[in-house]
Amino acid sequence: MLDPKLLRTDVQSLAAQLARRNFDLDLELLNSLEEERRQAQLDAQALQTERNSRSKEIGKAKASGQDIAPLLAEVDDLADKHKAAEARLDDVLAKLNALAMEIPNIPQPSVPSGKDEADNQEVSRWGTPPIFDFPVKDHVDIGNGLQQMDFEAAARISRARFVTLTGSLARLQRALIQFMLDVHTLEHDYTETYVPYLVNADALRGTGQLPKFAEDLFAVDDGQLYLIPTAEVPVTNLVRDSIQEATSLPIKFVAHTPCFRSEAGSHGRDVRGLIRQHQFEKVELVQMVPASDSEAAHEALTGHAESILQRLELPYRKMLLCTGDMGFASTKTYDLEVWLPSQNTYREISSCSNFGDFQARRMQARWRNPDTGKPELLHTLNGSGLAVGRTLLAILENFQQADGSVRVPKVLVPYMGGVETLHG
RNA sequence: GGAGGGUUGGCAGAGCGGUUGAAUGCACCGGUCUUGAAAACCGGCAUGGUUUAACGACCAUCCAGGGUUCGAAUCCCUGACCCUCCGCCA
Repeated sequence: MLDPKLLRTDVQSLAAQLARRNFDLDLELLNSLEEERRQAQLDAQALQTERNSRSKEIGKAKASGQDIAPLLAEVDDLADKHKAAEARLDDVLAKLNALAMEIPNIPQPSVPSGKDEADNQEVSRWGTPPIFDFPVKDHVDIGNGLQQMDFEAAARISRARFVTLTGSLARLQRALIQFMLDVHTLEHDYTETYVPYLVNADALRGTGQLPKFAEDLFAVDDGQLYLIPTAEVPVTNLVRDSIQEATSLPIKFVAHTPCFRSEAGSHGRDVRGLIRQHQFEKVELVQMVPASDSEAAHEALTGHAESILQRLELPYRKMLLCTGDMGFASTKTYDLEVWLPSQNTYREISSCSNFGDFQARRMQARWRNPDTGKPELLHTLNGSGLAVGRTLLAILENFQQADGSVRVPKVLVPYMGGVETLHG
């Protein structure tokens, strides 16, 4: 959520910046609520002051043995008035808060204005899409050929948008997870974490999934808990309600978790294959840094994700998302898109975002600035490093061979017990 | 599932319903002393908000939400979380 001060003072420029991401800030509503809030707060405070001083007088009078009955008569209706004023204030604050929670983050100046993904800017490309001298199969056909990937079996066990992997494909997925965690912990200095896969609503509000995006989540236990849609939620919330020492920054966490998404609203999209599943594995990078470091950290974190693609020899391009395609809580997002031969195009495999202080404000995640001695909000960032299901898919398609077998990327061979090729 | 105990500032830990935003200790910051350090001594040290040009003034916060009261950290109710014992269990 945004700094409430912005909502009070600089609404015009705020509205202009939010208009860039096609968000229509209701200035009229905001201003009238704000005026109402100010008045209600002043009233409530004045009554509070009076009550406090009157009560103190009564206390003193009683202590010195005076008759307090007349004093009590004077304050007879004060409590009722105060309660009414408080109720009015609470009501306005609740409305303002509800409004504030639905306002997205402000895009950084370097983010291009745009409507949807068509307006995203390509920043760079790495690798060359492979050329095949045989008919290219998609990963579903390759998996079927290997007899190690079964969507029908998964649907019988669960429902559509689930998969089962067996044998060397299941192992390849595990190898990818190990490999990614090893690179990020050993070379990029992230701390490995293990976190809950079921989280409460506060945690989801902290990272911005709630209140706006409840329909994308799977709820459990009468809505008391939710399956995580990404490790971002539990990992970022590790610093909730805390004040970090400057010496412990930057905080860099990496976690492998399954992710669960209801995919409400994407019926009919990517129905075939691994691209869009209700359950998938992901290795997630999360950083918490001082405000002054977050832009550099964003570039570095994106580089860490890119490094995985490069080591796996997967061609990709790096996209700077336009204002219209960015997530709710983000100030700036790079998407990494991997080459998929079967679709003859690039598809998202990682999304790396800088959230500024937006999530930290909701979580009350702070650090103590030694220069001022005061707590300041952290900046939070995260990125997939990488989405494992989609990485598996990309390997199958980019490394497929004419006989239906699949070559294992060199860096993964040690993680596959020396196996260099997957056969049926 | 059953029975008990608990939740107070960065930490530990006091707190008869009335000037307690909260004793005390530790930690931390500044100073005195010292060649330097330690010790000792002195002082400072929560967060958020309203208002103000500023100094300041005021308000809120002792797990959360209700209630009683002129007045609640303190009394009552509900909930969350933590701990102990019993039962069950990977």
